[in-house]
Amino acid sequence: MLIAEGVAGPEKGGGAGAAANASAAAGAGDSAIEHSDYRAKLSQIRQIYHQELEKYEQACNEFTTHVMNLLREQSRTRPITPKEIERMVQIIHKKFSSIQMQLKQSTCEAVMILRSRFLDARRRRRNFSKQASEILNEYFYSNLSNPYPSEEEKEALARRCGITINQVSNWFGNKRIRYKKNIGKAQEEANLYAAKKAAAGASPYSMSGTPGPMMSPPPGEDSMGYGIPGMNGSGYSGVGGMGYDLHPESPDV
DNA sequence: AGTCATGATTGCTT
DNA sequence: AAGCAATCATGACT
Repeated sequence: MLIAEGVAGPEKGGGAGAAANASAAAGAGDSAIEHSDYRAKLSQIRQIYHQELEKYEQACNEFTTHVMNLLREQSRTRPITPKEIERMVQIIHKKFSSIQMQLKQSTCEAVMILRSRFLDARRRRRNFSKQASEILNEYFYSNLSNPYPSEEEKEALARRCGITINQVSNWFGNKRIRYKKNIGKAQEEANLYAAKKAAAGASPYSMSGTPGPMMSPPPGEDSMGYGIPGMNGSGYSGVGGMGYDLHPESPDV
């Protein structure tokens, strides 16, 4: 277990390898920040583990020599066989190795806790920053008739929000279903963002440094009859049928 | 403590 | 493979 996590076993550059791993994961694009954080904590555990291990080893050696000295002193008054000395040393080593086992065990526990904290994403759930939600909502309500960002758009949104593409997908999945479930309540929010969009100008969600969207331009709130193949193809009957449409005037505001 | 909001996961459908 | 629906688990607010 410890070896598998890189805690025990060869030192392998004292965390440099772990850092390289973390950056490699960052390049892969999934969970860069969490992963590097996890790695950092892990290497911290490893550091402590090795420190303690060394300390125990040192103490063991010191104690052994101390006992040897005592035995030597005693050998003046009574005969002491080498066998006896060896046995003594063995006993000491046994004791210390059992202490080291305990250290290993507690380190193992620490790693387990770390894993459960970091690897179980539900546990580490954090709300997105206000800015990130703003960006996502802006996109969502600006594209209410087709709130399905392409891979490229997802990536762009992820970058802007400082989250992963997966998180963007999750967010849109949740948003779509929750919007649909409670259109009445979401209407307020929709109007709010519609107003915000109108105030901000043409495209508040388009970013500065990236190539323009290769999708069709954002349609009007309730524009129908768009021949978007992706939409017609899916189970969703688009705006008219299922209601991602935003009616201009809400019934109760 | 209770409740709601919300991000993530799971299982199923298309 | 992507998305939906249900559900879990946590955070924030009361």
